[in-house]
Amino acid sequence: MADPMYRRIAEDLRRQIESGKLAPGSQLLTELELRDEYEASRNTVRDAIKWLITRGLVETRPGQGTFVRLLVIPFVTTLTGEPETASGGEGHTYTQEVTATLRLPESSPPDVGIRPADPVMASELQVGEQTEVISRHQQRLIDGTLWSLQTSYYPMRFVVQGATRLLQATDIVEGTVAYLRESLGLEQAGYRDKIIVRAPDENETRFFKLPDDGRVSVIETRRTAFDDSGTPMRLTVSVYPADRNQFALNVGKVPAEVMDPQSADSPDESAASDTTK
Amino acid sequence: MADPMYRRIAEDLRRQIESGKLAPGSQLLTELELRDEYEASRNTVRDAIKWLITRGLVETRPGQGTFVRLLVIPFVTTLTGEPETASGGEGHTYTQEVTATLRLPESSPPDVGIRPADPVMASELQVGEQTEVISRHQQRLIDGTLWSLQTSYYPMRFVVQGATRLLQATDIVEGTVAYLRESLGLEQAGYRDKIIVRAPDENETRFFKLPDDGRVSVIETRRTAFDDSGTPMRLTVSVYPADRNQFALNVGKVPAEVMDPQSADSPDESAASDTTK
DNA sequence: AACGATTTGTTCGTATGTATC
DNA sequence: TGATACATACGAACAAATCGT
Repeated sequence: MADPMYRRIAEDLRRQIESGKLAPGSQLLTELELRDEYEASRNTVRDAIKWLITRGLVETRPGQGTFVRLLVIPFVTTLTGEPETASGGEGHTYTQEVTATLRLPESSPPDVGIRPADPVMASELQVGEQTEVISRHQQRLIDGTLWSLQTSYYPMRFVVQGATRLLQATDIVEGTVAYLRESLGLEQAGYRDKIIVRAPDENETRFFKLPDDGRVSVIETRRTAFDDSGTPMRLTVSVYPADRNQFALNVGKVPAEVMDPQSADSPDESAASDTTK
Repeated sequence: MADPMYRRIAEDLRRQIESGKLAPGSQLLTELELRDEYEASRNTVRDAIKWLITRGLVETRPGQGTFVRLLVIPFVTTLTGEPETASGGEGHTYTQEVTATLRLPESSPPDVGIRPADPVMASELQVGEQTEVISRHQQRLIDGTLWSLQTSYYPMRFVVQGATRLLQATDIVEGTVAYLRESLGLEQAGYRDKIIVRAPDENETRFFKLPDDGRVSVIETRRTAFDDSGTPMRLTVSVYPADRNQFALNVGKVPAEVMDPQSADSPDESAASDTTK
């Protein structure tokens, strides 16, 4: 009896949801009905619902009601190329991976521009802060919903050296890695990724249609690509909503992944967390 | 005047925090004082504070007050070994990496047991569900605070074949990768990592002392290691609180990382999110 | 197109509980 | 122990969104 009332109501509803008694997509009783059901005040019921919202179990729609959230099938992005393959070649893996999972990918036309380097860009590309760099921005959708935002930055010197298509707002179908090799003889020798989980900013919240309470975080990957001399030649910053994306990477000799539509997501309650057994 | 009052109060406080007018660690006015300050009710002020809490900007301490949160220096885990090195050898990289960044690492003694395989374990280790597997669980601390929980699972056949130390609750100092090579002649040829961001469960919330509102998510990595024949030999599930961990990976030929104590964390507001320029 | 019914969202006031110093 | 500060809970009123008539 230690737990506060709103908590007990929330736990009770959570049990009903996780047991399947309340199916995904189904509507909960209204706040007034729950008030009678639990003999609490409407505000207390609302506190319980807020608790469920923060945990991603339900969502409210003004004027309609409260609903059990549908679960989404996460999309997996593989961060490494084929292990035994020569380095590089991660250009057009996106559509490959997506179509392989029978889903419909789209990319917006690139949004190209020149902008001064912020601290992250300057540090990764090893240029001075405020130095102008080329930026190429794209949005990626799967099955019609927004999946990621991606911006690549290149040093300005590439354009001077002849890679003029970097500044054109058209897709470089063969991939910029191949384009830079053909146009400048620049070989991508490897890359370093940094993976960061953080709260979405306002743009991202709007763009991905995330709940505006900052509950869903985004995953930001920063890929710095290097040429053979170890000079950074590209920085690609990608932002993925954490509720519909997963990542994978292969190191060394790894067998092909077996397709199983499981081990996917939330009702996990397993694995490494058995601290208090 | 479109925004609700609690929102306007929250935004105002957010501005003060982000501009540095309210320094990290400093105390906000009390709810009663803020009520007078903004000429709202205490409940409305509390709604504003809740909004700031879910965004990780402030924290409340019962009996004390509301405080601007301190930012923590994230710890970076590199998921790949040295690129040009032969595969394998990721055994004791943990202490290496931590000490390299001048921080104090600790590992709890392993918590060893036998347990039936859950769906994830069964799928990754390619054993039947409910089959018994060996589990070795460890906690990792840095500078005295909890950084990660880790559990490795091995098929039972390894013990029968002679790797009996897997079942002893003592540290295998040379690393289990080396131990399995020495005792069974088993060579780890590669591994596959899956990276998932999800809400913490109750154990994890307690253990990492996370705010109990599920705002901070955890990063779960599942590493499946394979021998030369492509047979899975180990599954390691690690759970990291997302607010103090980052990940990195190197592919191909990559220069040594330059040490710069920047480009770290939250007040980012940069990069790929320029959707609405 | 307008209206009313329903449902969630916001705001207020108030009282009492619990944690900290 | 008392004072202070946040936490929980109740009741009430009106606003805003949605849907069917």
